[in-house]
Amino acid sequence: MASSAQPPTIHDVARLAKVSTSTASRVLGNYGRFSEATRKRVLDAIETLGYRPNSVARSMVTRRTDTLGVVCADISSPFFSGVVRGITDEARKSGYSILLTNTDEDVRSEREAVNLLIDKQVDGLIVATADVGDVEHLRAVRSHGKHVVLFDRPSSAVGADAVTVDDVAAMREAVTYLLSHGHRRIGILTELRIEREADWATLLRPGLDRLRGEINASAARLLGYLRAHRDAGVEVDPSLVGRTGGYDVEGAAEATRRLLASPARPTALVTTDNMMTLGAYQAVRELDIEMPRDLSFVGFDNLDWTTLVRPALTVIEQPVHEIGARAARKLIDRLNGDEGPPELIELPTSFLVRESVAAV
Amino acid sequence: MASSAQPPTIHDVARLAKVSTSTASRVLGNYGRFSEATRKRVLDAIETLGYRPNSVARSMVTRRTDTLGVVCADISSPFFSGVVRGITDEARKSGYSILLTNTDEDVRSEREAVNLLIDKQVDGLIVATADVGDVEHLRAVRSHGKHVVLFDRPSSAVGADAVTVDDVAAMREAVTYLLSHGHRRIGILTELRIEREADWATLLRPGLDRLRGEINASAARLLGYLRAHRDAGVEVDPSLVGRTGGYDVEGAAEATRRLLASPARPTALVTTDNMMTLGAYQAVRELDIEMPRDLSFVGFDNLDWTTLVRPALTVIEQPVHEIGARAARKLIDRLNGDEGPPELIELPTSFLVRESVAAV
DNA sequence: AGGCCATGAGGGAACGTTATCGCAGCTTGA
DNA sequence: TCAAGCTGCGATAACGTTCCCTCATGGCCT
Repeated sequence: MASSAQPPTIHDVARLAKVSTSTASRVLGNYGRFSEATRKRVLDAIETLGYRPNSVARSMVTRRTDTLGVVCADISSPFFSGVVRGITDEARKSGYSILLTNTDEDVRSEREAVNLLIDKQVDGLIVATADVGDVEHLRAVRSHGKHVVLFDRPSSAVGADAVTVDDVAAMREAVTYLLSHGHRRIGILTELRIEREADWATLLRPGLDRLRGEINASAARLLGYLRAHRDAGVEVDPSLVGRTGGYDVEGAAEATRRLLASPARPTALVTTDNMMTLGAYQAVRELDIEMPRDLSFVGFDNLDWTTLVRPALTVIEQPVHEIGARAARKLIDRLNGDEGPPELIELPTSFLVRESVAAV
Repeated sequence: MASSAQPPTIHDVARLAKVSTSTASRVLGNYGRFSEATRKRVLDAIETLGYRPNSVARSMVTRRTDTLGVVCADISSPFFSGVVRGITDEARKSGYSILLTNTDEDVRSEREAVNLLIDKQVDGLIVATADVGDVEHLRAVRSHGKHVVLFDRPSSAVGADAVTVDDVAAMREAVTYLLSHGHRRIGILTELRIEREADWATLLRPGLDRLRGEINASAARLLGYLRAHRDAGVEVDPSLVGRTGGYDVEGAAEATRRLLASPARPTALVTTDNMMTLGAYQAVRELDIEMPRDLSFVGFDNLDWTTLVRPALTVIEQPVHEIGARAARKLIDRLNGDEGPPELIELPTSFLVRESVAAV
């Protein structure tokens, strides 16, 4: 085992086929001219040597690696793993591989990851940036001519394509649904990690409209929540906004407990992503609140357990796999010369009505 | 945007610093000799040019890519995404990146994936092989001196390290628990995709012992089930083995329905992985069977929803993240020259008793 | 004062490809 | 019969690194 013989190179092939490396390369790449006879000789040599071209060497000269860099927060989350699956499926169709990195929503890790991927000469980047307001590193990548596609968190500052769902509309629909069921105190669980967004009340100020692409997905979802209230003419009690420090389940559970312990506790709860959904639901479970009688619940992301619990959860579904597939597709199109201004691809969400919402 | 200027090379750095590329390379790599003055000049040049070494070119000469290839069935499954997270975490610590591929449990895809990764010159491979009996391609990789670490499905035929859990013991413990609660008709949900394993009764034959490393994880788990019965002197009714064609949730649900529709239906159900757990639980839910009164249930994998449903599910937990981390660690150790025969790392499982099992 | 050695730095080959260019030798047509 | 074109192939220069070797310089010891 572990025979130390180096694998055959194209020179070995050429020697065996009694041609020059140029000729061998030509039949391999199927370009230029060569006779049928030499083609066969080269192919035979390849066969008998078990020759496989060295992609690294090839990349040196072609200046492409046929590899896409993916930067996500945490591959073990159902959202990201679903998206990444979509990315790999689409990428593979076009002969691209995936180099994967996690950031845990940390901008510094993200910068490191991006640098690493660029150093490895990936042909393009697909990234869910940790902070749409801190994207200088992504702008830099773009300005060097590398293509970037964002997902989940579009940021117009990057000047890159992005694929997301219409977060505002999705959440607005859900909250409107809740409001139409008579709920007036609707709690929302959201992670506003970014300091400048923590003061979410200011989101209300600038028209509540037109600031897409400047805020993170969770802030956009909160915005949808606010707009639904505004549309219905219902005042929002700031204490109903359960803000968690970071993207973690325990934080969401904790915030939910606080929300539900308040004297004027909400009659309905809505969450802004899969972590929040899980944490919030856990907390509700612990408290032994009967759902939907004593509390209505709308989750974010159609996680597979949401149909398993009783009552089954009404949720906002994102087309997870498709988000990834479309992002990869767009990136590859760009690599193939697709020009034009950055495109914002907004995929539709589905509001799946199940059993966790009741009229108050 | 998209300035077409090529990024600076080490030659540019050398020119600006007024040294030779050799010298520039030396300070970059911090080897050989150079004066403090030139060190500073080179570093300054790097700084002002924003030079970043091209990993591809470096790989050409160093013959390493600092990249590990990962071959799994489906990154979107909670098991694999958890393992891959463990892999990336550990790999990153040592400066390795991850090239990710999915096989959907298809041996042909697996071969393609392995070839691709080898062509891309990954330093080593971490793979959950689709079929422990069809591993010629992995043997070949090993025999060319590339290191491979298997996970979830060890196969002694590969001659590679492997990290798994003790599937037999894990399942034996669970089933013994069920038996001790008086259950005599315990259904098991398992995917025996591989034809030669479909005739599982033959697993009983060869001693029921000593064939670790020759069978897939699910077969090993079935084996644990059989051994527990043998230990307790309880005969196994072959009709209690719910075999699904492939690794899919719907197949598991279907098999569960069949099992539960039988006149002499099982009083307990045990599953062999997360897909089976989900599918089986779905079917049980649909049938509105009261758990654990009318049916006891032991799931495989501590999925986060298993504590959310009522009753909470008693499960066999695998240390998912650690499986990945240990696999990566072992591979990196090998790359660092760790010699010795292939090691089989068996991580402990935990049997988490919750509320889904009752005495009959 | 002369020889030696340590120090610092440059030259250049190599890694395995791709692809441009030029050049024989042959065919073709006027 | 000879120019022109075409066909098939080889030489060779990249691509951006690393690192081995060689060499000049200067200081120190005897």
